[in-house]
Amino acid sequence: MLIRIDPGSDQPIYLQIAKSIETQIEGGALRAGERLPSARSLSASLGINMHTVLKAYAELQDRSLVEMRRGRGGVVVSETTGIDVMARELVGTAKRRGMTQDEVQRLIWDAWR
Amino acid sequence: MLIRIDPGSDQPIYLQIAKSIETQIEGGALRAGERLPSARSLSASLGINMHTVLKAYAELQDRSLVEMRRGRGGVVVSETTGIDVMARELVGTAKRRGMTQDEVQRLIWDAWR
DNA sequence: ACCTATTTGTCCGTATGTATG
DNA sequence: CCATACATACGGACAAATAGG
Repeated sequence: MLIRIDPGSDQPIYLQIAKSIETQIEGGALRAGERLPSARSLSASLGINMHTVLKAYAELQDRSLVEMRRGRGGVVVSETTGIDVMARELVGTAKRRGMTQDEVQRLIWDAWR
Repeated sequence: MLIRIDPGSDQPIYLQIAKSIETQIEGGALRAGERLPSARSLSASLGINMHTVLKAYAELQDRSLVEMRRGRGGVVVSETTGIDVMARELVGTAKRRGMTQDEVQRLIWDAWR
């Protein structure tokens, strides 16, 4: 787990960590099922606070890239599962707002370009 | 801004706050453009920590219900803008994973049931 | 144009709870 | 039972953006 931190960057530390891990996942260096280092160990090796690492992990969880669980830690999820969750959330809010299926499809079509 | 907190609930405080505000937005009690109370004032009136309120606000921001900015505070977003962002994020990750437009449409269709 | 107060953003530290192995 | 690890909540500090006088 190779993660570099630039304290003088304009980007916050937790985003630097999240982005670093994200690129490793997208690049194939981290594959589905692999575990992330524990927040404590990573924070200790980086010399930062544990909460900062946890915030980065939460960011990755929000994007459905990793799955966090108490007592176990974080694991990289299958590449195909994440987008399903996003689709379900999108459909859920669309339904709550009374949108039709056609309107959602048009939304997707507009967002594509 | 009427928000009740149940300390003995199984749900965390920040989710109770987020859900309470969400229902007020959905119900029309909070309309687009209205400001949320500052995290400090709300936390003081509830007798809880400011960070807990900020976490609730961040949750609402993730769902594109409110927009947070430094120095200004949080304002309720127009009801129609939120789902556009979700659609763009969905399309963005779909493109990064090399999915076609048809596959995304099928994903939406499957998620609709 | 300047200054000041307000407000969120980030980070740190600590403590407690709870699920996992 | 016990060690590990995240989840939540508290408190404090400083930075940065905003609004208003």
